[in-house]
Parts: sequence; structure tokens; C-alpha cells
Amino acid sequence: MDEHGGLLRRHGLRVTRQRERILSAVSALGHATAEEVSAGVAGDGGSPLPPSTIYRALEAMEKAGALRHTHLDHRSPSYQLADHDAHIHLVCTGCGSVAEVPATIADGLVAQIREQRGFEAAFTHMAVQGRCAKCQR
Amino acid sequence: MDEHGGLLRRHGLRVTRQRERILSAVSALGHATAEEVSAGVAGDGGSPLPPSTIYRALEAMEKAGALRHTHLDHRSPSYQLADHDAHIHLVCTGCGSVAEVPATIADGLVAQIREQRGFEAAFTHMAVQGRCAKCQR
DNA sequence: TTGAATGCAAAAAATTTGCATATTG
DNA sequence: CAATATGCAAATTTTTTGCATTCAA
Repeated sequence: MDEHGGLLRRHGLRVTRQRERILSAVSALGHATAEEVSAGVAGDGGSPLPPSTIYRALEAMEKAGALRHTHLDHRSPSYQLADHDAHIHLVCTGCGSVAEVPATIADGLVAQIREQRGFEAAFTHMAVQGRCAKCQR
Repeated sequence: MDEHGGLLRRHGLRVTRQRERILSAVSALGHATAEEVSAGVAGDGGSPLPPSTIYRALEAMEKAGALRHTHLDHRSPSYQLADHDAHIHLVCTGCGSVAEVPATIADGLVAQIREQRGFEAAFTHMAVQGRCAKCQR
């Protein structure tokens, strides 16, 4: 459960209890905003973390390459572990659920955009809005 | 230049000078955040608009269907005219430029996601991060 | 006239910064 | 020990709300 120390070390970051708790929260939630991380660590038994610690830790871990972020909904950035397989988020506008599909599904489209525009698109971790099967009924 | 009155009327909204100015700014900029709209209307000769007016007008116009929004960068929502052709934004992480490609380019991918997941994806107006041709060099 | 829209001021959220202290490597 | 990270408080920034007034239909 708490072998996030290795992840931190591997990315050249210091291993602190706060960052391990933050990583645990992100890992447990799959993807989380600063606020969700805050709520997450609040529920792990330890004392709550000040916003500055959370914001700075997320930023540092992202810069170091341990985390990535996208915008799933219409607000704050959501962070995930970076070593998670590359994928696309399917965000349902009906129920808010978030499913994932391997990013490779977009390979054809990426190639097409590259040929037509010379633009190298990164479909990794991106969010696509839509309606899930359940909400279409 | 200012026939946005029709657009407002068509969507069941009242035609006010403020909303016309806001629509002009959005239209001129192509896509704009609340802050950019604020700057835009400040530069049109008229008096500046208070934030509440801008936020409420954008929200009302979006709800009425005259505007749409996406998240181009890592912050606020960017609004556009809804009658703009459906398209995908190619946002360059290098220079920040935003290009557009017709949404139909993703038809194949949309079909694939529908078949595999039953998820009806709306690629319309979405943002895709990447590197433009210029920034790849 | 009457409901919708505005303007202003103030409140609430969300994010960032400065700095002294504590901690990791 | 030196560099990093933390905690706390306060400052910014961004967005929302209440309410009296104005305006479009």
C-alpha cells in the first residue's frame, strides 16, 4: 500500500510522509484534484495537510515526472500517477463517471493529424466528454 | 460586425449592449475566457464591464445554446460561438497556439469507442494538447 | 408592467507566496 | 551540514452572490 517511497526516490524526490500520503490518495482515487487529495489525506487517519503542501507537492511531483494531470471536468486539474498506462478518459456528462481506454485506440487519428497538419498530438491522459452507455437510456 | 442581436434573439435571450459587446469580443477572439472577454470589451471603447455581468452573461448564453466552452489550457474555460462548425482544437504546448480541425476527422475513433464501450463521445470543441509543426524543430 | 439583466459591493473559493522551522539525504 | 520540504498565515486571484436599480419586450 505504501510503496510510493520508491516512486519518489526514482524520480529524484525526497521521501516524506506527506508526499507518501498524497501519493496514496492519488493512487487510491485513480485521479484527484488538489481538493480531492486534501479530502483523501484527511481520511487516512493522519492530520490534515495545509493547501500549500498539497499544491507544492503535486507541482513538484508532476515536474519530476511522477505525476501527470488533465482536466476531467470543468474545473481544477486532476492528477494521476504517471506510470499508469497511457490512456484516454471517457468522462460522462450525465453521471460524471470516468472510464479509461488505452491511448493506442487513437493511433490512427494521431497519424492523420500528423499528416494533415504536422501537429504531433498527445492523446495521452486526455479527457473526452460524452455519454456512457447507461446514461444514453 | 454587430449583428449578434439576432443570435441572442434566436436563442431566446434579451438583446443588451453588454451581451452584444461580450459576443463581439468572443467572436473577434475566436475563443475567450472570462478574463479575455473582460480585456476584450475594455478595448472596444465602451466602459469596462463588472465581472458579475461577464460571468453571468457567458453562463446564460451557454445555457441558451449560443455559446459553448472548452478548456484549452490549464485554467479557465474558453468560450466560443456555438454555431461555429464542430471542430477539435489543437493546442500547442510549445507556443500556445490553437489550430482547429473539423471534428469529422475523429469520426472513425468515435465509432470505435461506441462499438467497444457503448460510449457516445463528443469530440466537438475539445482540446488536444501536442506540438505544432513549428515547435517540433 | 414585469421579468430579465446590470452594476456594485462584498463574500466565498481556489491558488500562491513569504518566511521561519523541521527534515531528508 | 546543506538543500529540500513543511506549516502557518496572509496575500492574490478567480468566481459567485445579494440586492437595489435599470432596461428590454
